[in-house]
Amino acid sequence: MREQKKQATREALSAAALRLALERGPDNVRVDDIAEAAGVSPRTYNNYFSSREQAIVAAVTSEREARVAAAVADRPDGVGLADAVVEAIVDQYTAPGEPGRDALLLITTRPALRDAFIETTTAIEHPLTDAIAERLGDTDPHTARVLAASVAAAVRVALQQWLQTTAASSTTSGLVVPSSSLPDLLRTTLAPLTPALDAAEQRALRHRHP
Amino acid sequence: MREQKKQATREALSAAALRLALERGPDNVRVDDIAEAAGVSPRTYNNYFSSREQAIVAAVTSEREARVAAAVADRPDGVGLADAVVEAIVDQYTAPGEPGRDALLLITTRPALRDAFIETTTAIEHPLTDAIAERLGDTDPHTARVLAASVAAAVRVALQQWLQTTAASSTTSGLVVPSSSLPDLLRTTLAPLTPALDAAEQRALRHRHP
DNA sequence: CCAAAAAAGTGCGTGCACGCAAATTTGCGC
DNA sequence: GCGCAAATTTGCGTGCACGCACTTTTTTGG
Repeated sequence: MREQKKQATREALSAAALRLALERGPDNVRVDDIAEAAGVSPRTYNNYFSSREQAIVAAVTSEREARVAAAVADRPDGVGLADAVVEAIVDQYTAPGEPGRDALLLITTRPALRDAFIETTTAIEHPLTDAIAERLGDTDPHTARVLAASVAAAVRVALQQWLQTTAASSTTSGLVVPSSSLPDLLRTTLAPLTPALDAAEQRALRHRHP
Repeated sequence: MREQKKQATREALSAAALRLALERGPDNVRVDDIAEAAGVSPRTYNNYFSSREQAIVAAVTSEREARVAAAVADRPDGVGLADAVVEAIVDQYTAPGEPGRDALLLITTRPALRDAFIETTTAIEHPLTDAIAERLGDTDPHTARVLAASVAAAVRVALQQWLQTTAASSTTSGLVVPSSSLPDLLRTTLAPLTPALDAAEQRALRHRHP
């Protein structure tokens, strides 16, 4: 039960943070306000989030890590590792409910929120490591970790590119490259990693059938 | 001259930070002390570093980013991209002067410093992106960026592993895996990325000689 | 059902990061 | 040299993150 309650207050906090940020603008939200809106002490808020930005962004990105890992695990063994990973990620970043258009606008606008949003990509690393390790079997444990970290880095690059171009195109009169869709961008940035994923997979197969 | 002076005070600050941290222990060093020791206002210190940990670690890792990029650029075109990158990195993380044994001990001991040290890997991303882009020619600009980010991530994994095992083996009576040497660890974590680097290089070559 | 232990929440104090605007230094053309 | 514009430094004020010790709640074992 303790886990349930913890997740509940966590959600309450991030929900309150996002709501207040949208209502008043992120600069007019004090930590005390968030805590009060969530019905906990300010100090408790700090036990869950170490920055306002983190709390706000969490309302949008919550659980994505787990969903990505699960999505990778769910792909049938028939499809290659590279495809499994790429499609799982594209799916999760195209998922419905992703938006709250106004929330995304807020995030893309404020640099601090942009940064916090981008940093959430590192959260997929651990779950993704497990998912990849599962598929590769128990070969060298470093491999899965490096691959997962690389995938997360590629996703981060895609988000940076996406946020940068969209931010630019919304402010300037715009001879910027038309901001491609996020799914396309993700496929593009993940593409250079497929040789590495394929190679690791082949290694694992050879290891299993010597 | 402007740049010179800025680098000078930057170095003075990080040097003072490291010296004081070694003398008194990192927890007994106030920001005001560092600023005073460097002969600037506390506020100025904050213009250069956004945390004490950053300042301390910078005394050890300074300029490494540039050195890695230069080292990659310097490898003759004969050697493959993957080898160039791996060897350049191994060199820079084995460079003499790296240590200050006591400084490294301090860093490995305190978690906050460990984290700051690990985060310095992201700094090599931009220079390395340029170096790799140089070698790949002006194909898709995202590729170099993703590869550089992946390499940085792999280096980060190596450092994490290295710091973890060394920390463990120095505190416990130790049935931990004997902490491998950092160069070995780096080669191991970078290995899974060589297929990606090779593939990008081949693509670039084919693109140049259609 | 009840202690006792474990875990989560809380209050307080300390240092700090950072925005802002005034003061100081630096670079440069004349 | 001279003064002006840009960049840098500085002081100040505000909010905040986080360690610590303590209280309240939940879990556990007898």
